[in-house]
Amino acid sequence: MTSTPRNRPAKRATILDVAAAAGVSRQTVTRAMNEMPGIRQATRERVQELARELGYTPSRFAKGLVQGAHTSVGLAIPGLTNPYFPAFASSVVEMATQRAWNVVMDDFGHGSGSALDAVARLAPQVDAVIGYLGPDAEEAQAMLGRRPVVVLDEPAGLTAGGISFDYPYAARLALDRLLAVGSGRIAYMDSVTEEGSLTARGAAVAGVASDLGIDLTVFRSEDSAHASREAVESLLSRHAGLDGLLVFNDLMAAGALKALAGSGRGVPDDCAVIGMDGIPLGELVTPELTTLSLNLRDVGRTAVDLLDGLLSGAVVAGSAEADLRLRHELVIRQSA
Amino acid sequence: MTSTPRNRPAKRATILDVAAAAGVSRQTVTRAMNEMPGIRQATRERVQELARELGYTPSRFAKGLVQGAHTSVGLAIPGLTNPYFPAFASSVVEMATQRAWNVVMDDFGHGSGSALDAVARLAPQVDAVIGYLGPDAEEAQAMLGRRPVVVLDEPAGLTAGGISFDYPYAARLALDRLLAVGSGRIAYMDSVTEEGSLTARGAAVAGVASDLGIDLTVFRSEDSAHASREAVESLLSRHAGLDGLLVFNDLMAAGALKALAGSGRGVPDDCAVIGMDGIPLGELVTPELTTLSLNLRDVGRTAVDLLDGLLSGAVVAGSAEADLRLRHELVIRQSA
DNA sequence: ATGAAAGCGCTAACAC
DNA sequence: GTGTTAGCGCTTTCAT
Repeated sequence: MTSTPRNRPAKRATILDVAAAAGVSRQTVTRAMNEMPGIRQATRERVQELARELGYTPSRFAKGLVQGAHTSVGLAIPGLTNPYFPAFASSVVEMATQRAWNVVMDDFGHGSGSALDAVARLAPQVDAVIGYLGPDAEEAQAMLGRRPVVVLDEPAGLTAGGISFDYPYAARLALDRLLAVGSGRIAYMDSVTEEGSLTARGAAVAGVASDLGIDLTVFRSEDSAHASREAVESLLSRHAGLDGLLVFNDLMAAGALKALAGSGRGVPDDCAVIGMDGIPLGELVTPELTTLSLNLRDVGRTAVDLLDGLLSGAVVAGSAEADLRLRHELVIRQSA
Repeated sequence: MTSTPRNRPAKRATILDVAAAAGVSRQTVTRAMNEMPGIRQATRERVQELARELGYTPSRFAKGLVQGAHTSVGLAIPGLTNPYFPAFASSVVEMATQRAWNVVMDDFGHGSGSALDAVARLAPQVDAVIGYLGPDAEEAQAMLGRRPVVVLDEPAGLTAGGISFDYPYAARLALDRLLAVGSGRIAYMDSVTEEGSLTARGAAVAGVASDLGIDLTVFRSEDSAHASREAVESLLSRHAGLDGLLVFNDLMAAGALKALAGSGRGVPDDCAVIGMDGIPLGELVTPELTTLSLNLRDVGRTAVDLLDGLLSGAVVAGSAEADLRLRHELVIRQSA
């Protein structure tokens, strides 16, 4: 067995190995690898060739240590299952890429626990975190110390920055629409929370409904199309006269559409339906979903811009400028 | 202005700053920060408190340099827009998290160029890459040197590992089904490629159709529901008698469903439709989509397991064990 | 065009 | 229980 000495390198080759092999100093290797001036073309090529043969890859740690490295941001989201989150993630990745940041993703949707676990995993790897952290946001900020956390769907509070949504405004838009298309017996389906209380969206909808003199039926479902479908089926058996439905998000609204169709009700004629989020899925279901739409690219851009400001010092953590609020837009399609 | 001296720290605090502030050695700081033994509780707390005040965060580079660091894998995917990719990404992230790996995501869907650009951005940051790299796979491997690349939907070739799909098998399943439900005039909608040739899926479908004596109509569309819808509308005007349609993926199939409904055709009665991928979207559209389904959690797990083997040396790069092939399963719902 | 020295911030190993 | 000494692998001076 006299084959190549290092088919499966036990230890990674270092710059010194390459330097030794080439019979030059390590600086020369650096110059060759990084396309720096002050080196003869022939030397450069010889070194590069040797580096390839040895399977040499500069250590990102050593490099980062000495150079101060590119910023890397952690993205913490509660699962990629609801299309909303990938859409958001996509825009964050896009914006981050433009700045030559890299994004480390952690999805705490599956068994992997809470938002806090995700942040704990991310903490040693990143310079900042953007995420849907819910009530864990402040503890996440504590975990990151001075490194900024930008929370979504939550006011900044003790975190460096926050982007929240104007739910009362959105609720008003939706409820007005439902009224306008003639709905009289309106229900709102909220997502379940750990504490059993209403979500921020739910609270806003309930508040506006009361202002409008609407006798709102509120019920809950897990955040999935399947669960939502069952919840609506069950609701329908109790409230047969339901003729207007506002739903926590579009994915759940899609499930609701299924339930309504299954019960023989026409949408929007027998019951109007409005979702929330504005994800592309809404255009693929039948009937197409009227929804409170968020421009997810804007949300992603806003988050990254805010983080950029925080990182550069242009925006002060916890200041009013760091606590943004975005609005939904009512996109009218077929379901209401 | 005699406020706190370091509201916006110009330079990050280092371990030495904390040590100096606490009047201890840096080793003691290390012990305090990392919950190591051999330190008095009081000292530990005092140091931690000081660290927090100074906003000290251990440099991940220095730490990585000295400790050999956790592996981090790059995930390169062509956009998060098609729900297929987030579903895949989600399972990769989940599996990676179980191994305490972290995943750096790069989405080259938007303006950010080709798969190769993504790999170039990832290269200095990661120990390996998993991705839908298409024809760029081998060049990506060259870019990474000895670090393994696992390509998806592509045989391994010159990359360390590959996971491909048995399209002839899948095509057979679908075409048999279409024949079984009585389709006689069958079309296949492929995705467009840069070279204008058929995709691997398209080639397999065409091959099997020819074996089966089917006179297959092949047409193309961009990979989006919208484009697909238009492509089908246009096809319908040319081939009014179409009664069976197999589609490149589920997202495009959803668009096809819209076109069919818009033309007044019933699915599956007037025209049966079969998609490919098995994403959850298929259950949300009307009628629910019959599809060639891939268990995406399996695909993700397989990719991560393979990478694990490659990284540990248990699997040899380029060997037969590193070139896996998975099969689709026909999930019969309503559309065919 | 190339090399030598210094040091980035941290932890492992061994003192004391 | 705490401090000291060595590096980890690289790039930045500053020589030569």
